Amino acid sequence: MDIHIYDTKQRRKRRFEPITPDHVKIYVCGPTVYDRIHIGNGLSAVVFDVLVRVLRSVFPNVTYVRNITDVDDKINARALELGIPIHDLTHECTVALHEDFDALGVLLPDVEPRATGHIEEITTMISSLIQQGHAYEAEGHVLFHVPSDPNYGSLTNKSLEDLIDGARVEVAPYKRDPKDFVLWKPSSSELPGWESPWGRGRPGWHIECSAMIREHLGNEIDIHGGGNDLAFPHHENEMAQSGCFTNNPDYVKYWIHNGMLNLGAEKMSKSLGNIQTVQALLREHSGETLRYAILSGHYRQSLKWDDELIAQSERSLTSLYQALRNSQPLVGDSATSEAYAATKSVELPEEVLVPLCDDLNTPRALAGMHELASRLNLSTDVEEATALRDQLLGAGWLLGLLTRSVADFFTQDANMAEAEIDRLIEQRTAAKAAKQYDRADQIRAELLANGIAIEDTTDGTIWKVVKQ
RNA sequence: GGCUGGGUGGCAGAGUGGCCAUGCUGCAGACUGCAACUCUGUUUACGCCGGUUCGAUUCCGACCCCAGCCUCCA
Repeated sequence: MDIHIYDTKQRRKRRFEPITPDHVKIYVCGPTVYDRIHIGNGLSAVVFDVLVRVLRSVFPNVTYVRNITDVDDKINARALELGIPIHDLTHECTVALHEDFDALGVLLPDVEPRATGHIEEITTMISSLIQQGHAYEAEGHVLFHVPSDPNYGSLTNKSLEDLIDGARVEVAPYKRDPKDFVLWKPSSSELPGWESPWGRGRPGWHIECSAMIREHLGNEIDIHGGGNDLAFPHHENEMAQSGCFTNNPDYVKYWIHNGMLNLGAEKMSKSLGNIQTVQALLREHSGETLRYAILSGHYRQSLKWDDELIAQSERSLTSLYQALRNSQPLVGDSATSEAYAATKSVELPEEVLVPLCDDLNTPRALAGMHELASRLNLSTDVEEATALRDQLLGAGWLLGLLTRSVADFFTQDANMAEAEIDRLIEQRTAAKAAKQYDRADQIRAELLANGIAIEDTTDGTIWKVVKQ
């Protein structure tokens, strides 16, 4: 199966051919840990999680590295504000990050490197860039000299003239060129710092990724991902550093950027303050519903995030589970998509895999899942229904959905004890048999008042929890 | 101003030179004691103006709007 992905640098969809077919290498920029992540951060994690799942289903060996930025001036400021040690803050936020990602069904990467664990690699690269004439020391800082890189701007299609000098960049007096950016900066004694040839200091933002990519994946990688707000300046600068270091500006074969999540017409961002944390959303909705909502739009498009989207996603997801549930009398209890992954009982369904391989078209993939669900609902043949059920679970595995058992999905968190529910259902069944419909309806209403909805099937009456 | 990406039916959101996206919602029908679930059907959809074409939502050109990046940001 060919995979095509949109490459930011070449601004076109390209067929994905790994540098070495037996080992795909992908690096994604994770968040800076100084607060709870918001759902926009979650979107990025989910998107690349699906990409990695798809890659793994096509290629035998994929190494996925997703970093954590744990040295940053915003972290320092936040720790000061809270009056706690910097390390405590980054540690707490990292634990919280893992909780939130896990709730969204995001699998752990193979390696999750931290900036603070790679200071030596960082200083090594900086020294080399100085030696090669791409960087210089000035007043305790080390700066990358942008005009020294003939390829600068080629990722985001900017000419040096376009970057209006001094317009919005900090013009420090020690900069040779206003576009020059920091590789290393001095730390006062109360700030985190490491000894270096240029004195005690800390790395600039961009160099950590260059160093961690090299350390964990080597000088060349297949895919580098992140939010499209990172394309400039972060990835452009990183490309300048790594490209100049190895003298290979194409050290990343494919650049992939996800679109932003919008609240109303505006991007959700910490600086605008219009954020919804994953933690807060999880109080009202399942992580799986949030994940469905994220996947309901194409990853490169901006996604309008609102209550209606979540509500629609919840209903759509329920209809998929409903198909599994409806098939149970015929094919037995359904496993979860994770159980499918363990057995791989059937081939992954084309109506889902094909759109995913076409630049991660998750809306079409979801349409494919609904198509399978619809056919499953119509099927009366055990063999066919079993295959459809397994295909649906396989699709769920690819998208990170259908992770709960049918029983968990429909009957968890009931307000009534199951024995009590069963007792009432028995009474209703008896009432129905005696044609005492007023009594039957009365019992049904009583259950519904407690958030329990009833469905009569040819195999008897079943129930599910509904939101009240 | 420069560089990206958009404007699709009640809502969300794919996609294509002529044929059903899909989901949710509404309406009608089947099933049901009635419901629920499921199934079936269903509402002049493609920003505006030109052009190419037998035919354009899809290609080309102009225009109008929207968002993102150019400063930290997924």
